[in-house]
Amino acid sequence: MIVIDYKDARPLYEQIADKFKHLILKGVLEQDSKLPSVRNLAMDLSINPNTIQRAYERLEQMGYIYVIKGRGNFVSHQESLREEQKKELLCQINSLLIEAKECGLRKEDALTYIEALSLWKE
Amino acid sequence: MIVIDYKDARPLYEQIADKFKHLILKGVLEQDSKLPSVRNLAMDLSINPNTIQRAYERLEQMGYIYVIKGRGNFVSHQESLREEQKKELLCQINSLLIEAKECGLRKEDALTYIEALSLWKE
Amino acid sequence: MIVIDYKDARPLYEQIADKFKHLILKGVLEQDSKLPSVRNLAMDLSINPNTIQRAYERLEQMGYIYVIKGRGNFVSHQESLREEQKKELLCQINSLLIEAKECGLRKEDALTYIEALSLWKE
Amino acid sequence: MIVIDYKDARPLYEQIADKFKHLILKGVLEQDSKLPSVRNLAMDLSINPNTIQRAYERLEQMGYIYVIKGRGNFVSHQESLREEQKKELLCQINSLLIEAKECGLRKEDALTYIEALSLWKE
DNA sequence: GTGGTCTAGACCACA
DNA sequence: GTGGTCTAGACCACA
Repeated sequence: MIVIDYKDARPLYEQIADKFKHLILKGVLEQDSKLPSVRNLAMDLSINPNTIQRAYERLEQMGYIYVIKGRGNFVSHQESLREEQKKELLCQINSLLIEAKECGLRKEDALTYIEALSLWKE
Repeated sequence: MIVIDYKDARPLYEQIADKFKHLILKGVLEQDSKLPSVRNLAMDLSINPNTIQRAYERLEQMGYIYVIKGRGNFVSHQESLREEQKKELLCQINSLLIEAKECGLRKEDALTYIEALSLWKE
Repeated sequence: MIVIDYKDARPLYEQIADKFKHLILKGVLEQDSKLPSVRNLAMDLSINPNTIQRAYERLEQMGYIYVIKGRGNFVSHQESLREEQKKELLCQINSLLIEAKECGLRKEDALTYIEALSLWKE
Repeated sequence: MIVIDYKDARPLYEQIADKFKHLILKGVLEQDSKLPSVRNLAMDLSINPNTIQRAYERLEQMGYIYVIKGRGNFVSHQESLREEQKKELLCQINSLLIEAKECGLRKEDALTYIEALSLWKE
C-alpha cells in the first residue's frame, strides 16, 4: 500500500505521512478504518518503528487520524478533512496566481488555461 | 533591497536566491544589471559569504543570472525567464487542481473561485 | 448513558471514570443508586471488562462511589462530593489566574471577563 | 535554568517544553534571545539530545520559538504569545466555571472568591 | 557548531 | 498486541 521512494529528498516520515494523507483523502482508507500498526508497517517497509511513529504523530497533529492507545491508529472523519484540504489547496493556487500575474499572466489566459486542462475530462 | 526573515524555516541561501528571483521577475532588477558582490552583500546582511555564494550558484543554475569571472553576477534575459516561470507556475497549479478535484472540487467551482479572486482587480 | 469518544486522547478508563463523575455531580445518578455491573457495562460498550474495572477503582479512590462486595458499586453522598469538587475547581482557577496574571491580566479585567460570561445566564 | 522533576508523571520533553514556555511568557527569556543548543542542554541535564530536540520541536509547533538551521533556536515575539496564552487561560477558566456551576457555584460567590484571591496583592 | 533525520533497541501504560 | 517515551549513537545539510 505504501512504497518508499529513496530518491525523494523529503524525510521518510514526511513521505509516509503524505502517502497516508492522500489515501485518506481519496477515500481508499475509509473513515474509522485502522491503519497498520507501527510495528507491522515498520517491518513491511524495513524501516525503524520510530520513523513510522513519527509519521503517525504528524498525521494525528494534522487531524487525519486519531489514536486509541493500546488499540491503534484510525482514520478521522473524511468529509471535513476534504473540505479543509480543498480550502488549503485553493489558497495555495491563489498564491501561485499572484506570482504568475507578476510574470504577465492575465485573467482571461488563466481561465482559458484552467478551462482546457485534461484533468476535468476524467 | 534584501531583508532576511529569520522566522522563515527555509535555509538562508534558498531564501536569498528566492528574493532575487522575485526582484528579477518583477523587473526591479533590470536585464544585464549587476547584482551586489558576494562580499558586499554578506557584509550588508551580516551573513557568511559562503551563504551568499551558494544563493548565487542557485540563481545561475536556474538561469536567472549569468556570471562573468572577475566582473560579477548579472541578470539574464527577463522576458524568457518570465515565460518559463509562468509555465512552471501553471504546471504547479495543475497539480494542485488534480488534488483538489480528488477532494471534490468541480470544474465550475474552480473557475468561479478563480474568476472572483481579488488579485485580478489590482 | 455512557458514550465513548474514541477521538479523546485520554485512556478509556479515565474517560469512563470522568463521565460517571459528571453524572454523579449533576445528580443524574442519585445518591446510593447502583452503577451498572462491570460485566454488563463492558458488554454494552464492547470494551474489555478490565477497563471498566479500572474506571470503577478510580472512582472509588476519588470517593465518588463505594463498593459492597458481591452487591455492586454505589454512588456516595453527593452534597459533600459537590463541595469537594467545587473547592478543587476554584483551586485550579486560582492556578490559571496566576499564570494569566504573568501574561498581563489585571484584576479588573478578570472580574469583568467572568462577570460577562454567558454561562451565568442559563 | 531548567530543572527536571523525575517525580513528575509527564514525559521529559513535555516538562522541558513547559518550563521554557513559562520562562518565555514571564519574560525571563527575552524576544529573539537564543535558547541553549540541543547538545549543550542535553549535556547539562544529562539527558539524551533527542529528548531536547523533541521539546524544542514542540515549542516551535506551538509558536514559542523559531529555528534557524545551523544557528539555533530563538524566542518568538513575546507580546503576541502572551495575548494568545491569556485567551487560552481564560477559556480554560470558563470551562472550569461551567463545571463549578454544576456543583452549585453561584455568580456572586465566584466573583467574591476571585476578588479575594491573594495573587492580586503581589 | 547547530539543528534534523534515522536506526537499534529498551521499557512502560493501556486494552 | 498497541502506541508512547527514552537512550545511545550515527550521519547529513547548513552557517
